Amino acid sequence: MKIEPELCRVEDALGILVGKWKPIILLHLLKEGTQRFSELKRNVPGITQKMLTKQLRELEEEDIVERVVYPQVPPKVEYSITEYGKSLQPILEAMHEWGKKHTQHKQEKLKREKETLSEG
Amino acid sequence: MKIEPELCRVEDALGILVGKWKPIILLHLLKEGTQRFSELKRNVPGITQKMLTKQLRELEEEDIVERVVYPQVPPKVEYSITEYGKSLQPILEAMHEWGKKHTQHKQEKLKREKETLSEG
DNA sequence: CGGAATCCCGGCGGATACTG
DNA sequence: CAGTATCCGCCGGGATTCCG
Repeated sequence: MKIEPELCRVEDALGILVGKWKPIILLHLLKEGTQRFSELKRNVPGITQKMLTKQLRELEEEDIVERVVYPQVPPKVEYSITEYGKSLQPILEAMHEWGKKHTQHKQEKLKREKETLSEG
Repeated sequence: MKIEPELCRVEDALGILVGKWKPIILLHLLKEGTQRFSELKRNVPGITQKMLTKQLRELEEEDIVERVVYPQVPPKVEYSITEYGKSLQPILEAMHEWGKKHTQHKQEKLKREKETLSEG
């Protein structure tokens, strides 16, 4: 372990990803590139306008996403991942891979516990 | 981007790390190996007994840390990272590295904003 | 269309006191 | 020593309404 706990910057990265909808928003922007507000809303099932706005604003504040407003009626606003934001991709992929294994791990654990229960 | 947003497991990994004290606890256990409850409490400045217990219990539930109770008076309880838990280490290191860069990025941004302010 | 404003609730996390 | 138990404030996030 090379990380000195006193100099730990894990939280700084964690803070960027924390937020109920942030990972899925980032994934969509990474996969499909630039998207309009309404497109994102459609692609992220269950999210409200308020939360979509809020999460995007927080990501924008950290320079992870870029927001472009077209001054027209009706309004048009496009969001995209910045070059800087793309540096998060390896972390997202690593977490996704670990998450897949962990989901499997938990299922196997559950199965073992059920068997132990029926034995006892 | 290889992750299909619909099959995203990023949250599963994220959930393990989320918790005000979890990363720092994990870092200490990874760096110093097995530690007693009181040692951890000493090593994690500011944490209360309640929170240390809670965070450790949550990590234990996910098989990330192991808890060993020695039946004696006064009590002795040791915590350590499981082999399975060690698979989180690369992610922690990646987040730490990204976090360091991001801290720097934000400082430079702040500096630019200050300069722009004094110019205008 | 893309928000902002308001109201509301559950749960995280802090402080403190008690216990085997 | 290593925990529980209790009380409480704060804030993330949901539902709804209004606006340019």
